[in-house]
Parts: sequence; C-alpha cells; structure tokens
Amino acid sequence: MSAVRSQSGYRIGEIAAQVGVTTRTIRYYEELGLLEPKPDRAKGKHRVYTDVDVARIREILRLRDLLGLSLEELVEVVENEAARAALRDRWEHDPTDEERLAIPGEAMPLVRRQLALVRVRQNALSECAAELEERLSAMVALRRSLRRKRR
Amino acid sequence: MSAVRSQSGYRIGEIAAQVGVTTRTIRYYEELGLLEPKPDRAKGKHRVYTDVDVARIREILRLRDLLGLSLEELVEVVENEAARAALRDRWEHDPTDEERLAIPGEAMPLVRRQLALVRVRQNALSECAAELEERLSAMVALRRSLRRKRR
DNA sequence: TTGCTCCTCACGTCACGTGAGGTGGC
DNA sequence: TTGCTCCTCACGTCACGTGAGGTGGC
Repeated sequence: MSAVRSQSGYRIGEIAAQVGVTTRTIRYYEELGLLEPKPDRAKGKHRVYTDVDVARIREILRLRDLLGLSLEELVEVVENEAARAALRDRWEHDPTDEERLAIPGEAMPLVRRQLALVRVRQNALSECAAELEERLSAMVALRRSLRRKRR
Repeated sequence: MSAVRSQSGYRIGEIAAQVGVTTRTIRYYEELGLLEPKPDRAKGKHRVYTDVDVARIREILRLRDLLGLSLEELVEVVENEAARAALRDRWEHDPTDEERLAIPGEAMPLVRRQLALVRVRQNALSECAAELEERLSAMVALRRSLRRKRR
C-alpha cells in the first residue's frame, strides 16, 4: 500500500530545504508557539509535517522578512489567525447568518492592517529605487558626455 | 559669535533621535567600522556629528531594513563607497579624461547591484499585496451576498 | 553649581548557528 | 546491518538593549 507512503508527510529536513531555512529555525518556531507542536509525538520521536505546515511556515517567513516583524509580534498574528480558523470552524457547524456575517467582520481588519504594512514598505522601496535610478542615469549621462568630448 | 555655535555639529543623542535608533546602535556601528571614528576625539570625550554623518546613517539603515543586509555585508558596501569617494576625490585634483571615464565605470555596477536587490524585494511585496487584496475582496463579496440574503 | 547628556565597560536578549552525544527509520 | 537524518541539550553569535558608575558641557 504505497498510498500510505504518499500520505505520510515530510520530515523536518525536507520542509526546511523547501522553505529555505535550517531545521533549528523550525524547531525554534515550534518552541515559541508559532508552529503548533504535534500533540501525538512521543519524546525523541521524529516530527512529521504536511503541506499545510509548509504553507504556514512560508507565511511566517514572508511576514518576518518582508514586513520586518519580530517573532513576538508574529505570535500575535498567528494567534489571530488561529482565532479566525476557529470562527471558520463554527461557520461550518452552525450556519446562522448572523454569525456568518461576524466572521468577515472580524477577519477583515487583520488583513487590512497587514496590507497597510505592505504599502508602507512598497512606498519606501519605490523611493529608494527612484533615487538609485537617478544616480544611475546621472552616471550614464556623465559617461556619454565624456565619450563625446574625446572624439 | 553664534556662527560657531551653529557649525558645532550634533551630539550622539540628537542624531539618534533624528534617524530613529538608540545611541547604542550608533556606537556599535562605529565599532564595526560602518561609521568612521572621529580621529581627533580624546578618550572619554563626546562624539560630534555632521549632516553628512546623518545621511550616511540613514543610508545604512535603509539598506539594513529594506534589503535585509547584515552589518557584515554593509561593511563591504561602505568600503566600496569609500573607494568611490576616493575616486571622486582624484577626479577633482587630476582631471584626465581617461580617469574620469573609469569612475562611472566602477561605480555603476555597485548601484546596479543595489537596484537589483530592490527589484527583487518589490516583486515579492507586489505578490504579497496581490494575495492580501484578493483575500480582502473575497471577504467583501462574501459579506455582501450574506447581507443580500437577509433582506 | 545643578541637571542633563555623554562616556566606557559589561552583562542580558533575541533569533537563531553549531557542535556533542545519542536514537530512529528506509 | 549500514548510513543518513533525526532527536535533545547546551553553548556560541549577531545586533543590539540595558543598566552601573563616572565625567563633560550649557
């Protein structure tokens, strides 16, 4: 039954390579509560990960690198997302329209806040890029005028 | 003579506040060689800074935060820029056209490299922003359809 | 002279890096 | 069974944070 094999998940070294960090980083994130520790893992046993875990780690790394959030701040974000997931779960099992409406109402401000952080970074980068391009075109013009002089 | 006063430069606490870091950070950067230590400062005496220093620190912080360079990498960048400044100095004093042409020739690749790093970041951020906006508009649509159902 | 900021150690912290010594699964 | 990767401490490192105790300039 190789179907079992294909479902058996990834080892820590595999996902570390996939997302571009070391195994230490992933264990550290688990220690901080950024990644939920698999509850059924006996002490000394191997950790097993799924594609969902990989996506979560990628999300964490993106917020860390692109937005420059500290891991402490990321713990909050993750807790918020866990709360959202819990809401979505209730959605499935208790589909009152009143409650359904509350879900995007709670989730949207979080997404908006992240988007605002992204915008701030984009503006800073645009400014930086414009300055570098200006320097570059000044150099190009300088070089051209010097070349013309020589002929 | 208050002209002397206005030329006397800034103290470390003043420029730290200006650029948004602590005095410790600025002393640490000096220790690493990112900021040249004022050579005429006697041990225990106050450090004095100019607007040029402020601009340099701002540049360092931008490369650190926006491009995520380590301070070790920044030491290299700064050394490259020092080399460029030396070239520019020769430019002033020995204006051979052959040498003048060499200056943008050496400086341009450095600027191009920085610009390439900025582009990579911009692309990652655009992707991130697009994803967040997609999530957001999905939520808006969801909320709207729920509201319509209630009426 | 009185505050305030500055100075130099020097230890603490955050986010991991890097072995040491041992166990687990294809 | 043999490698390879995994495990858990635990100490090291980078980029500062944070006092301790003392001196300098408006």
